[in-house]
Amino acid sequence: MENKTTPTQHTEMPDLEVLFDLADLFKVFGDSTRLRIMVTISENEMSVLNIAETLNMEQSTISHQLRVLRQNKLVRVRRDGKQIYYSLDDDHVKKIIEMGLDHVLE
Amino acid sequence: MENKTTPTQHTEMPDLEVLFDLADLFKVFGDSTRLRIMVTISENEMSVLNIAETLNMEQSTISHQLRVLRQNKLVRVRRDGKQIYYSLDDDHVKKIIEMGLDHVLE
DNA sequence: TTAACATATGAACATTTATTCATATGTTCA
DNA sequence: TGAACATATGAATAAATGTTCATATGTTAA
Repeated sequence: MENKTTPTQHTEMPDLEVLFDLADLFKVFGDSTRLRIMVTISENEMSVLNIAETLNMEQSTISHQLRVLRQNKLVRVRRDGKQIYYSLDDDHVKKIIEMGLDHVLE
Repeated sequence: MENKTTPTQHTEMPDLEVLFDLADLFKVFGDSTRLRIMVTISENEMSVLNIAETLNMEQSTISHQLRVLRQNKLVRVRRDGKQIYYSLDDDHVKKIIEMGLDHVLE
C-alpha cells in the first residue's frame, strides 16, 4: 500500500520517444476486435479459426489483428500441425486490461 | 461443427458492450498528444496556454484534445478568471499510464 | 505428388481521427 | 462599454486504420 501524503513527490516526465511508444502500445488496446481477441485467448490458447468462430468474424480479420498483437509482443504463438495457437504473452497484458476495466466499470 | 465444449470457467468474459467501452478508453490513451498532456498535468494543474507552450503546440490542438479528455472524465477542470486549469482526474489515470510504461520500458 | 485445410498477406475501400485555420464564446479590467 | 486576453469550436484537410476479397504460403495426409 502506498502513502499518498508525500507532498512533493515528482515522477520524472518520460521523454518524448517513450511517450510515442506508449501511445503506440495503447493504440493496440484501443480496438475492440483486438481486445476481444485478447480476452478470448487470455485463459486458454486458441487457433486462429477457433478465435474467428468464437468472435464470429472473418479469419482474415483475425489474422490481420493477430499480426498487430504479435508485432507488439502481446501474444505468444505456437504451431501444432496445420494450426497455429495463440495465447496472451504474460500477465502484464491482462493487468493492463483489468486496470482499464476498473475505470470503465466504475 | 459448432459444437464447442464448455470452457473451464475462470474469469468471466466481459460482455461485448463493456469491451467496446474499454476500447474507447484505451483509444484516448493511444494518442501521443493526449498522453503528453496527461503527463504534463499529472503533478500540477495547468492552464491551456501553459500546456500548449510547454508542448510547443497550437492552443487549438490542445483545446481539442482536452475536450476528448474531458468527455472521458480523465481530467478535472477549474476556472480562475480568464484561465481554465486542467489536472488529472484521479490516480487511476496515472496508474494506467504507469502500467503501460512498465510494459514499454521493459 | 496432389488435395484439402489453416494461416498469412497485399490491395482496395470506407471510416475514423488529429491538426490547422478562422472565428465564436467567455472573462477581466480600463 | 470596449479592448485585450483565454479558451472553445466548426469546417476542411490529410493521414492512419480496420475490414473485406482474393490469393499466396505452409502443413498434413492420401
